Amino acid sequence: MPWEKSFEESDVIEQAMEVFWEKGYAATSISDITDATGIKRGSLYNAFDGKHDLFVRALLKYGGDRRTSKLRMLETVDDPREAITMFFDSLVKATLDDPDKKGCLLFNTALEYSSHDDDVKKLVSDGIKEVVTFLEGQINRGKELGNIPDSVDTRPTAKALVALVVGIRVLGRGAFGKTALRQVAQQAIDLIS
Amino acid sequence: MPWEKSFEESDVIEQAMEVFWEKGYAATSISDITDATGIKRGSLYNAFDGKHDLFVRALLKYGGDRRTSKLRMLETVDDPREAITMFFDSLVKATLDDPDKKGCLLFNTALEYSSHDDDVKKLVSDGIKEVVTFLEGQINRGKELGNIPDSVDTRPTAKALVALVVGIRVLGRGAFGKTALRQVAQQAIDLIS
DNA sequence: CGTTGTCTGTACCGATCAGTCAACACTCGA
DNA sequence: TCGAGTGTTGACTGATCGGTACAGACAACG
Repeated sequence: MPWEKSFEESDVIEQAMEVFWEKGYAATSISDITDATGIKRGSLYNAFDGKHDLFVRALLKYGGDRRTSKLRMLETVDDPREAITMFFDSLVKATLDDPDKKGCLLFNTALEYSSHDDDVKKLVSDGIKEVVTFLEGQINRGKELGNIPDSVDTRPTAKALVALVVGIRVLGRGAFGKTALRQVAQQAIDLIS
Repeated sequence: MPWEKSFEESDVIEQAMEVFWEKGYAATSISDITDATGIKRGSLYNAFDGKHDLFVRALLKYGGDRRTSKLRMLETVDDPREAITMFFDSLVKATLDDPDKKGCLLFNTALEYSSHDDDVKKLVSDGIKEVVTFLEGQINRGKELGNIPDSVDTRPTAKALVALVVGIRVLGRGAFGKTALRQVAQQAIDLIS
């Protein structure tokens, strides 16, 4: 058996993800990634199919590590209204805590790139659907438990909440400060009150 | 006096704006612009300072032609609640009518580029503030006239509405269809009801 | 008609891009 | 010990990037 790789693919994907996240797909060069990872050009092309392949894998990793696991965790919260509140709180917190103001890789991609590539478009679309489904589930659960009023229309409300999520993530990159973001999050909670 | 320009600067800016709008700043090359306008490279650099200068001018033109004039028009509507409704309706309509799904240049820029350049950052920030101010004004006017309830908290609500605007524009690029966008717009109106 | 000053068109610049390739390093089974 | 097979490396490719230089086209003056 031959020589083994000197790096973990998932580590490289993680670091590549950070670069794509910060700079965007178009503005990220392979050299940026080799600089960030320390992996040489040839090794990178030996392990991956190229820039696009790396980006897709980064998106998948982002989805699994950051989004899906977070939503699964929140689904274990007893009070669904509290779960949604926690969701928005963590969103605002993540936005405020990031000194680079990178926003959310999913939405950054939705704007920069989704109109150009079908693979990526689908990943973005699925990621957003996942959030909508989570919110719909929580709203329905809340209505069953009686701490979200029946007057709340589940599907339109879930979609509006996602739109607010997008707004928070985009405006959090610079246009809105702490107070404004918290106000928006509060308005989101008001939508299910 | 010497030879005059064979093109209108504002025409070139308009066409360059379309290219930037569709492809994003980083992904747009000078060749893309010369192709789209028919202007040769040298003439373009003779008339403008370069790619960045062209982009800033395109952003300014977008702001003036599309945003500011629209908001001024809506401010002449008697019923401020109706003005906000029309604002969201036209937003959804513009999003649905665009076959290229370009979204909004302002928000596209907010995500792709605002973290890299201070001039552009300010333009984006000011553009968003303009919309917030418009919405605050209409909400206050509606409260005075009595067709928006006093229980609506002007500033947080205006900010949430802008967040929904962003959401509609971003999600309208692919993730959300006609029904979903209209539902989100309706939820926006519900926020001031 | 010639001078003057601006605009046009294109060749060209160095830098950088994504991606390739062949020489070399290394491990392991035979 | 050596060949097979994989990983690493850095030089290299052709294309394209943003931007420049300059020769020629043109119009308004004298």
